[in-house]
Amino acid sequence: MSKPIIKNKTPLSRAQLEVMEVIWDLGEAGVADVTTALNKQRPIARNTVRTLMQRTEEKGWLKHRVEGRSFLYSAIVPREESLGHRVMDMVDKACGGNPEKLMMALMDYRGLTEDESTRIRKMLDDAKKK
Amino acid sequence: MSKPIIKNKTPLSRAQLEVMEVIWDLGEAGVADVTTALNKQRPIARNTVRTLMQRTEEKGWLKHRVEGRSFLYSAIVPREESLGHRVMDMVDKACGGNPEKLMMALMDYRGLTEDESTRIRKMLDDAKKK
DNA sequence: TGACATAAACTACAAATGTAGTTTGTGGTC
DNA sequence: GACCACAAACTACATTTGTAGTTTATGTCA
Repeated sequence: MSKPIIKNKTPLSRAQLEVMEVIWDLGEAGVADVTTALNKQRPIARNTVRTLMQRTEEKGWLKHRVEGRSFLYSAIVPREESLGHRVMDMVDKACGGNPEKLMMALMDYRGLTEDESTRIRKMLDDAKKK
Repeated sequence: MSKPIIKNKTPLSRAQLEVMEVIWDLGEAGVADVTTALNKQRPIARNTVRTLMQRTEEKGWLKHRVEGRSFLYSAIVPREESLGHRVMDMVDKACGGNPEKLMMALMDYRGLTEDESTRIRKMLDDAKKK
């Protein structure tokens, strides 16, 4: 338990979150890297990505340092924290505070393999034990 | 398993999703009902809600029927389906396809009570059994 | 029957978002 | 030294979103 409980960062738009996902994957990345990564999913111009990253930085989710003549961006907010908040939010808003409903949605819509199911059970056991 | 696999509905904005949550809670509701419900969370004008509901309907998430001189809105997309898609999406985009990470985020950030944990484990067991 | 209340319809508008072109600086290349 | 490529900076703009006022129609109550 006990999490870095907070952050009232302005929420990200969809495109901005896409950018964050790439940065979280790459660790530290320049505009070109992010553009390349995003282009594997959909066509998007370098300048567009530039703007997105700038705005995401203004919202306090990214920071950058200067490396030679380019910027290298990295995440300020860790992925786990963002994920944690979003999951909590879904439990609150869409599951009436009941986490079983979230699990149910996961099992129903995506399904779990034997392995995944086993590992999750183990996680629950371990947590309980402790 | 086997879900109504579908729907390429245009995605909802935050405010529009708020509206959907209320409708999902209430079942069928008029503008006034939704306004009242939303006002328990934040101040928002009736006309604003009206507009939101109209746009949400245009996107294909709501339908309405005329009852006397008012509209009664109801959801076209079931809550579970929307939830399912959103959960899958998070697993894909933010968890690299690994559902354990989602569970981990849930346990870490929100935490589970003994009971919740027990019930979830049971759900997993039952699913495996079948 | 006239004043009200109420609901939908129409209109408005600033801010945010998605998208990208143009300009400028600057370090290599011929 | 002229030119090119690339990165950042600046600018642009249509669309969507959040928010709500104004107008119109209509049932209701005194």
